[in-house]
Amino acid sequence: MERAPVHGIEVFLTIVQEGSLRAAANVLGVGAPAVSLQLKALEERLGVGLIIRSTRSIELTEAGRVLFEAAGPAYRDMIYAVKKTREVGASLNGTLRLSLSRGAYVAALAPVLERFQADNPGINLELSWNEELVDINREGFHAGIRLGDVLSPDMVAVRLTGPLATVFSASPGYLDRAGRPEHPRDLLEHNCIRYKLPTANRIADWVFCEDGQDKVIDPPARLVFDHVLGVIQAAREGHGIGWSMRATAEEHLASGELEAVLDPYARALPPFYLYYPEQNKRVECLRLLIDCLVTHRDRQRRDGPKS
Amino acid sequence: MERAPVHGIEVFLTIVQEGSLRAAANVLGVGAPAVSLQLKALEERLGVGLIIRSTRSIELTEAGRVLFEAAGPAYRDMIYAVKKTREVGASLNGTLRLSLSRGAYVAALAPVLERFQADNPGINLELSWNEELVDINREGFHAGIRLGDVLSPDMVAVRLTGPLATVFSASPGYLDRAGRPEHPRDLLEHNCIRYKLPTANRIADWVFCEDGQDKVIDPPARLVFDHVLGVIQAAREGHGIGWSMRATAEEHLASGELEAVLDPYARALPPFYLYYPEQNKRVECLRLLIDCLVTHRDRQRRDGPKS
DNA sequence: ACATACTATTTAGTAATACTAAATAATGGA
DNA sequence: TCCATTATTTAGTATTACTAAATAGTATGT
Repeated sequence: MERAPVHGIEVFLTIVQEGSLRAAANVLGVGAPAVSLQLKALEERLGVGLIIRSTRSIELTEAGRVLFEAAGPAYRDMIYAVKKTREVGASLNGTLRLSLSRGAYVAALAPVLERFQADNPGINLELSWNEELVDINREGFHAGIRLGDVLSPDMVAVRLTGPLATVFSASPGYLDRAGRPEHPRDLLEHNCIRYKLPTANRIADWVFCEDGQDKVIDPPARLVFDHVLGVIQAAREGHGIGWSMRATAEEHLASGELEAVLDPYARALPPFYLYYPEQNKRVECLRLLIDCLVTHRDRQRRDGPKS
Repeated sequence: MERAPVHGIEVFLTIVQEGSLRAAANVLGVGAPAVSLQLKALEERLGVGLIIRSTRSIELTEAGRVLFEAAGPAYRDMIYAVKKTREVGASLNGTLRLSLSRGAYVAALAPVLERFQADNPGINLELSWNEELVDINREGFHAGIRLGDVLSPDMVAVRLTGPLATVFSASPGYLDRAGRPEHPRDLLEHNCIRYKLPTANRIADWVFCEDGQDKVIDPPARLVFDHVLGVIQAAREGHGIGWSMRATAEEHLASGELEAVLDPYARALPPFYLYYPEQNKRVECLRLLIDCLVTHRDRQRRDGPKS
């Protein structure tokens, strides 16, 4: 790298400001010879003398004056830039931008939101609620929350929940009409309301669990949504059987609008994870959020797992 | 010096501008690992990630964007400052400011002035014509020309002339009236026109030479000037005997207005020197002037010493 | 999907640089 | 003149920067 052009200018500026090499050495926290040698090296690199020094005083040469007047303000600007950059990482104040799906919000973030906001009055949360898997960095997000099966391997991932229970469900009216499936293969004879991944642009596999093995089934996609709430909605309206996270359907199961079927075969989905690029690991706001989420996750497990 | 805060920023900025570590390495003239390590070290120092890098592309984190936007312009300013500073030393154009006495001008500079100006059309000369010995650097001069006996030891000195012949002289009318001294001690009985050093604020010794020895004499200072031309003027007007450089009085000696006395005792003064602070030794304009002056000095000696 | 071609990183070793302590030199003031 | 202070030189040491070689990761084309 052959010595950056600006190398040593800090020493020069400090000498001028302090008025002597010794004072500059004290300010910089080094011995006097270090300053002397650095200054000499700088003059050597620039090919011109900068400071006329006697043991009792210093004076700038013409070149020294030019450098001091031009580089001084620029150097201060750089110091300021560095300071601001540090603050991005160190600040306990600021805005944390997250990208997360509705399900992720409900299952992972919502339970701790109130406490987090109360504990961290300086941190604003900016939540982008979308189902697509976005490039969180390019879009200006600090982190995202997604299901574990869609994570990039180059992201740091923090598990936020246990595995997520799922449910096959339909309205009682539909089931009365079309019959209640006893085994997943019966689904092939049913109206199945499928979910299409918005980004991958393909219909999500239906996976069930039998004898401890995951098995894929592909019932006819008579009705497809790219949003989970659409699936639930259609199921409630009696259009067929949907497969969703249990938490998402829970309220309708409780009210009797939906009825669960095939429960022994309902496979758990991988947990939600918060993920972020390695380079954001020192953003203090993010660390605080993660602490909060993980604390909640661990308390959940102790008090009794929900999902 | 514990690593200047701005250290490594050049590497960071280059990476961002070039779009990859490898390209930055090429630009900086180092291997790829060097860049990688420097970037990592910078992130470590700032306590925050700056660039998210995969093998095919890079992206800035929020902190990286802050740093790039704030430090980029400041860094360019510093580069510019360094460039301007270099030019002070390297430029063959510009203004050279000299402090010199009238005698120095006549004896040392004037003979080469025309040639120097012709050879160096880019260099402007700014001459401060004063008898006082000024602090050339504090006053913004690059160099000065003075007699050898008043030089500070911390300046680089370049001899420009041989020893300077002096002359005791008076008007023929005065000498007819007061008599022609045969030996310096006769001066004690004469009106002597003395010279007072403007800076030192003391009357200059009269020194003569006898048997190879310098001897000081202190005739009554009936009439004192702080400018050599005053001494000459008064001598021409018949007010007494003056002591001056022979070159300064030459034209009046030739015209018969002045008549030399005590020539065997007239001591030569030390030569004129150009002097400048060590730190200006690389100012290219000054080197050119010195070359020109020294060339002339040596040609003078070969062709026949004048003084 | 697989190989290919690039790019980044790690590691270990080496070259270069920065710094210190101690001695020396220089300077302004009592 | 000496004293107090400051700068510089020198020699040695510690730190840092860099490279080469090996490894790992990723987008592109086939």
